[in-house]
Amino acid sequence: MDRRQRKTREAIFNAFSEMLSNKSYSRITVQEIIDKADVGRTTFYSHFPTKDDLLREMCSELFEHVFSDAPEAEQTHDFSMTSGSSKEIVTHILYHLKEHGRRMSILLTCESGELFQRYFKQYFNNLVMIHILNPGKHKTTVVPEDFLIAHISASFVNIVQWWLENNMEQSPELLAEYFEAVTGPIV
Amino acid sequence: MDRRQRKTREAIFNAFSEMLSNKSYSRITVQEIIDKADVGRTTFYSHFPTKDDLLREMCSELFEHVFSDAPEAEQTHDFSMTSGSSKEIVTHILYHLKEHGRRMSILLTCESGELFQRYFKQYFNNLVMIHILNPGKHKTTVVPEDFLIAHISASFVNIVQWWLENNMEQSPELLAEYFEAVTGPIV
DNA sequence: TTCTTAATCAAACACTTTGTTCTGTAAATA
DNA sequence: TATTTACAGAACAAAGTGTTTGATTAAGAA
Repeated sequence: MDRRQRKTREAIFNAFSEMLSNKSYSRITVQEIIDKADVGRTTFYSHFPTKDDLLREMCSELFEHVFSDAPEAEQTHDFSMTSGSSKEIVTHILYHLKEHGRRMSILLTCESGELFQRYFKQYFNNLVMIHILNPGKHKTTVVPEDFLIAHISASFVNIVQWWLENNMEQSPELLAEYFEAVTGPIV
Repeated sequence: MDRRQRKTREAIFNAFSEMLSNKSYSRITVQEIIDKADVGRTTFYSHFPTKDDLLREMCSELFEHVFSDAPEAEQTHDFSMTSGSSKEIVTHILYHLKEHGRRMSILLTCESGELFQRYFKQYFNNLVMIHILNPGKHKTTVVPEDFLIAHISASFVNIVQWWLENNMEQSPELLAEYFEAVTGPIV
């Protein structure tokens, strides 16, 4: 990728995420973004066809960092999941979230963050299926499995939102305990 | 309220909610709304200063119907909440939701429905505090109470969304059981 | 270094959307 | 009936969108 492209891309990302903390997504105009990022109008549209694409790509890039080196099931010693190891994974992700705290915070709490939340749940769904839910274990449960997955993902997004609203005062370990406290009895 | 006002208001509500099933909120223009509702431009703006106000007022009106005659704590015989009575309340609300299914479905699943979801949780938070959470009972729990309330509300919204995505095939009673299954062990 | 490619910029463009303001008309209520 | 009050229609400025043009300028390869 061309150095100029990277530079432009980053400038737009920075300008955009900064603006999201002050203004709602829908009220931010392309004009304002290119003014703050100091790039030409043509340049912006050559990078991102629409404003939605800009948000989408910014989310993707962020998630790749957050979920990238989450411990894989193959790498753990025991194949049968214990609550301890799924807690580890949650803690791990929460640490990554804290690293990218500012931008995450902006995206998760900003008005019109529903697109972001959708992507977030989507990414987390895989982890829930692989790591947290023990496949085959819950066949006999009263609730359908797809509902259970959706419930746990939504609970995770919710806990992160609550965390961000409290300025991330609690430690990732404590958060993971909260998460286990409300989802543990189910899985 | 003037008969003409009511008529105009309803016409706009109907046009708007119909359009939300086809188009995303952000892409719907005032021009399209007034064309479909067949009202003048001036009229629209005299009713709703912005498009956001339109959505907000439509939500409020809907919620008042859904949450209106939910059984009050004062009307129940026992003041100490049992899981049975909270289940009753949930079932009751779900029945109301099913009545208004079409419009609820549109609002909860449409893109840019985050405002709606926020209002929904807001309304439900009160019920959680009064009916579902037994005040004083959870002081010793490991999780903070405000987190618990947020978690339960989010779980309820989530269950309703899942329900709508499945075309409301399940009965309200079964849904209430699911809800109890995932939140019951906590409260 | 030099050459070639590709990204950027500035300006202007047609177009859509927004929200306001005007005046005349029709319907509600007292 | 008389008097409010809501509505319609049209025109309006202001702002935003997405595209086109041609000229610069920087990057990467020879």
